[in-house]
Amino acid sequence: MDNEPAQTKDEGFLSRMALNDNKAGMEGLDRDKINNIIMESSKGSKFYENELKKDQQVNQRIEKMMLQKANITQAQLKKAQAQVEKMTLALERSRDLSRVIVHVDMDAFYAAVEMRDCAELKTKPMAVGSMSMLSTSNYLARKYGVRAAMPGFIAKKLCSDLVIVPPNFDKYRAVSDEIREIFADYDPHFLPMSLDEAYLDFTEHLEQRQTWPESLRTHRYSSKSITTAVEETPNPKDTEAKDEDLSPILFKESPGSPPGLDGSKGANGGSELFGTSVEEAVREMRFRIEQKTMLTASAGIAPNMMLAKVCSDKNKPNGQYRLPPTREAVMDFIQDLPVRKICGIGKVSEKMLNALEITKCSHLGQQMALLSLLFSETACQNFMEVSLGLGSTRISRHEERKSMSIERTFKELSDAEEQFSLCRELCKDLAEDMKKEGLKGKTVSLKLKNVNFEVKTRAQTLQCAVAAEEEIFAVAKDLLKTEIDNESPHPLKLRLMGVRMSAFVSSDDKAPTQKSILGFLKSGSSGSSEIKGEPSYNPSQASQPMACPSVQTAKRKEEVFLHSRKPEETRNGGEPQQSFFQRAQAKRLQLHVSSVNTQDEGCGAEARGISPIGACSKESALSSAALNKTGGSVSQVLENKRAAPAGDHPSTSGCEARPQILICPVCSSKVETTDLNVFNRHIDLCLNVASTNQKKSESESVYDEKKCLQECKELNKRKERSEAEEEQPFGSKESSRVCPRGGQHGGSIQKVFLTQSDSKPTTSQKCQGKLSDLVCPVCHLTQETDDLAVFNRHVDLCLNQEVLHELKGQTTFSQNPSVVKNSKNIASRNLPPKQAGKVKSKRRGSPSSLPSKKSRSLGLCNTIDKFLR
DNA sequence: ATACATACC
DNA sequence: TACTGGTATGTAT
Repeated sequence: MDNEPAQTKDEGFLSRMALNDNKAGMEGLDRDKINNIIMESSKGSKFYENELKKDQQVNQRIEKMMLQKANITQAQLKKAQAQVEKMTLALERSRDLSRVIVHVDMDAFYAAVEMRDCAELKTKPMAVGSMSMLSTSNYLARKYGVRAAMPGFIAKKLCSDLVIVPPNFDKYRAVSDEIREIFADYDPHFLPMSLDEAYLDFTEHLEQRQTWPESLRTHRYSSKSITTAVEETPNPKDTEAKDEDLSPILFKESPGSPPGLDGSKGANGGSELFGTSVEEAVREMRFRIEQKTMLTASAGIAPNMMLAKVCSDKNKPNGQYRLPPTREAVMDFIQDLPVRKICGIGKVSEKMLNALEITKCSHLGQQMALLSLLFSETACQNFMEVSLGLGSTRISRHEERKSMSIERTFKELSDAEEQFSLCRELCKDLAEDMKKEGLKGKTVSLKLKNVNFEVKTRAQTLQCAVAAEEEIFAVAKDLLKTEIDNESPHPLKLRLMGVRMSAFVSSDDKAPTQKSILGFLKSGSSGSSEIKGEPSYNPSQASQPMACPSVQTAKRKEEVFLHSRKPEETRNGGEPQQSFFQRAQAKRLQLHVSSVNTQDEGCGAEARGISPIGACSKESALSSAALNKTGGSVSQVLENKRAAPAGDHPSTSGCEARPQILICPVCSSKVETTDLNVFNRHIDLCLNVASTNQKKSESESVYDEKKCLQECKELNKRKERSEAEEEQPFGSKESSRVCPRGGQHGGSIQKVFLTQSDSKPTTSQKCQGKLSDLVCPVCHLTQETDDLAVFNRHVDLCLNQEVLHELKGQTTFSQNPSVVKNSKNIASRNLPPKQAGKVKSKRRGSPSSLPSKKSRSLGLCNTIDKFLR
């Protein structure tokens, strides 16, 4: 609301520590009093000291920036201004007001769920979390300044009556599934951002809706409607709550809210008719959410995601706001909007901008020339879009997760041995999670936070992707050891440790196996030649710069801009309007252009769900099943390694053209042979060496029990420069019998894919209920088992049936009809990678409709379809 | 490639 | 007593 620029250091620091009254439900509280309490509670703590330190760093950044600003000449500014104007024109021309984007957000989600399920809580200030940290508070608690991300013990000081309820993620997930089912009715491709939040593209729904009869727009009040629930509760206090409008269950209608909802209290068993307008459609969606879950949602309607997000906050709770799709309305809306309201501008960016006296979005537009001289290209691009009220007009899922991690906070831990065993624990849990998604990564990162809250990360990238506990631990342990050694003779005094895996081998790299399986079933021989001749494959793509993470992001920003002008000429770039940033970073822009080009091939149709249903993920499942039967990680490492270099399908996961070599999964060294028998003998040898070393080292040190693996890796480092060996193209017949002996050595290398043996739940809270709701990626039915072996058998069966069907000439994969009734499926199909990490069991086998933007995936789908014809 | 910082829920 | 955990991305080196 009130964003005074930081005048003194103290006030500046407040912006970091103090209450953030940006949130809904925080209006008109005694900010000073609250801030005093917060500061008093924090002062002197290690946390506070560290925050002070970080704040000073930010202040230095600002000082540096101000110095830069002082050195800017009028001439520079003028030139920049001209460029900005050009850029603005270009962006303006790209403005697309044709989409209807909706952002939905549940009101005080976790807290509301808990209140719904516990009458006692309905009248009390409460929060979900612990004494250490709160994740949400109800609106009653917000009156005291209690909010998300505030430690419980401070919240208690603000409000001694505060009831803190421990989180119940299973429950929230279940509710989330319910609301996602409703979302899917309005946009089957909706983008969930968290359990309680999603973006939807209503454009198509609204087109259809115009032709809908009233019957389709009529929705009944649920028998367990909110009013009923409140009235039925025996506790008389609940009636009070209702009267006071404070019941977070039945939020008072906000200004933007519909007529009707409120007036129909007594209409249990009745129904409500909704109109055909956007607002009516969104109102209807919120109505259905409320009837189904007894919880309320707020929504924002706007022509792009950035604006929709801001709009959903406008009439929170239990309200909605529509920003009309005209340039004028958008610019008006933006005018006085505090920059902090924009998603992506956090407290640091806000502070930096405030230092330049930029507090409102309109200031951004006015100061663009200055900003372009002080901030990075990416940041400027973003600022400029914000200042024009532009944002993404197409919602698309991020196709693949980029990292997976686990971290834990604990009381001071200084003993090295304990640190190592904790590290192993983390690696074990991470490996389990990786296994569930069939992931293998090349980069292992260790995160350490000491008792002074100082954070350190250390990373190492391996030659080939790993996934097993031992493999991860071998690296993490080393990283940890280095840090311990660096600190010695003092111990590391840790309060947090985390392990992260990244640089995953693309899931597409697993495709060749599946292809060859299908090919085998079809023709009785390798499918490689047919696949190689597949016309949809364009060999020139292989040499294009692939979408590195950074390039991909940059691409999104650039997309509107490039696309809107001359979509058919993106390759050429270099139009005058681009020159502004191009001059600054010509090289980077070129990357953008090619990446736009690459992406556009696969994106459009697929993102809207036109792609053949799940051919790609079916393949993943096939591969998993096959691996599950035939071998452990050895063969899977091989598959990945073999697949990547084949080059027939450029990998989007790596920018580098991967060499065609065979790499031993045990010692990670390159093996100079194309003969797989030779290669397998090498692996056997390595495994023997490994197990011998293991025995030896076990007596040497507790933490070196898997020293062998590490030794192998070090060996590999020395061998790194050994000559690369050309590999067979993927899909050659060997690939289906790669490493036939892998299984025999399962003792030293863990079976990678979905063994049930270690499915015991971990203590980590994110694992709650992780084994429920396994959904078969083939038939889409929820399997009522927690046993992954059982589940795997089911998937295998399904896959066999499916392949047989397809061979009979059914080119489209028809869903099992009974699937439709299974509510869990929609939700689980729609899980984005982020959520997938939280509901990991659901993601196994990557359900079919998860779109993959990659052109090569599409190519692959076509390939298989062709095959079967 | 690595380290660190920022941001979001 | 007590200030999270998971993921993505930007920036600097």
